[in-house]
Amino acid sequence: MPQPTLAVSTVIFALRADSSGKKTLMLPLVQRIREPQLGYWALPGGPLEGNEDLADAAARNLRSTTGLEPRYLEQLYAFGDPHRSPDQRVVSIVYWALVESAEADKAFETENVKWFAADCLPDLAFDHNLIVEYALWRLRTKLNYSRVAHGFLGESFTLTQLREVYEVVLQREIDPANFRRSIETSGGIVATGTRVSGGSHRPPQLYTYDRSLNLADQGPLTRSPKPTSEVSQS
Amino acid sequence: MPQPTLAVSTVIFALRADSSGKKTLMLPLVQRIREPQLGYWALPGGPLEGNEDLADAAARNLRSTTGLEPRYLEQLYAFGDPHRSPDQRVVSIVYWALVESAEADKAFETENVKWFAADCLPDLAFDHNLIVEYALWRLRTKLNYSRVAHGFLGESFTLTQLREVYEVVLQREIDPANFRRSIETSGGIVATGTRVSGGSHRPPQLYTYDRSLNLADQGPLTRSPKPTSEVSQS
DNA sequence: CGGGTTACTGTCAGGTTGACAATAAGTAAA
DNA sequence: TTTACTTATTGTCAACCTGACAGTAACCCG
Repeated sequence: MPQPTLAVSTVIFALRADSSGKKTLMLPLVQRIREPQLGYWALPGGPLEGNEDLADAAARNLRSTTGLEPRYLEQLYAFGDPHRSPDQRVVSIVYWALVESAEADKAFETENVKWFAADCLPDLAFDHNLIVEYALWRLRTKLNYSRVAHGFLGESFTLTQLREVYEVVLQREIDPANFRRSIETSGGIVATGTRVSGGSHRPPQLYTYDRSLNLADQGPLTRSPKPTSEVSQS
Repeated sequence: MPQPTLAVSTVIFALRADSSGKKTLMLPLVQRIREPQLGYWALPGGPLEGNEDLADAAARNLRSTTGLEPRYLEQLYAFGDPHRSPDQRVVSIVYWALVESAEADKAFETENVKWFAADCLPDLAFDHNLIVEYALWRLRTKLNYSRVAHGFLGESFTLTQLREVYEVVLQREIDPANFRRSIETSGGIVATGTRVSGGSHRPPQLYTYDRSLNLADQGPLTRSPKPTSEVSQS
């Protein structure tokens, strides 16, 4: 019995405007150009290269499919059901990533790479529907006890922008007053002092993350962020 | 560049009496009998066999090292740092398991398999100290929002026994009255109606788990338990 | 039948959360 | 210049949750 093939795939989330212009949680998929499952949409992924760390492999194929840098990257799960791929035994180590909304609009979109609304996917290749479902669950769960939401935003942001992330991802409205209070008391956020002018209303304050804290609590696996971006890894 | 080797290892937790007779969180380790890292203690593990699921591989080497059935089994993490094993690239998919305390005392202990107190380990092979540290963190975290504690217990148990699990794992005392209240309100536990007599004091009630609920919330990955035991898997 | 020990119930203060009212600070229109 | 409108931000209040701890119940043993 040969060793199973090892692959690394990534569920990449971003908030983008969908066809109707509404901000939506979306993810890029690639169309398979060979058997098995030719023609089906699938998560971007590929084999582990050379001497590369698992998280680096995930970041690499994130960059190559979207042209973007991940602002957050975390291992999701290793999928190894013997029958998940028809011919060959494949074990996939899957990561999930968040990319900045503002950047995400600049992402590639080609014949074979398209963005889909996360809660409205077609039938995907292999067990990829299950994988996305799990990634979605993890994202939504983690939003409530960590600071991952910032993975969707740039360096500085207003509390309304931050709240919008929560509202779009969790698909429910959140009271602005209570949201402000809970974010302020849970800490990790710092007012910059500058305000955004231009809107025809009271100008909001800009906030930044407290960089001394990590983006999300991953227990003892947490390392200091990589120089290129705020990527947490194994 | 060859494909990395794929291995499955398991962190196995049980509550057992340590040398001084106190109930302690312990785990079995195996001594390496070949290079690399000959002589070092390591997590039980091995290659993926045949057409076996990842969780089955974990359960299998749990049985073969301890002779026990896991009452809880969950994937922990895939460790793939290129330099975690000196000569060869090895990616380890690590599971963590809980075995029943009463049973755990019957577990094998041989020249090459010994139980160690979880918070007092020697220098282990490879990155296994880090792995155990992470598993410990996960166990302690999960105790607070799920029902994993039952993985240490048999079919029925008293609230004092359940509380003892929390106290030993979290290493702090818990108020019996408040513990009872929080367990009762969070649900998932059912009084059997029978009581334990024999102690020279008021006899406590026996409780069972509500089998209609799953042992721990693993999101959309949760499947119905396997016939052999209450094992949750991918 | 009274003392000791554990099981179990009750109470209370402090903190947290959701609903929502009230005020502040801008732009744009009158 | 003033008023209307819109969003930002602060304040209040009741319901709920939690930890600390007092009090009662039920058994064994002498």
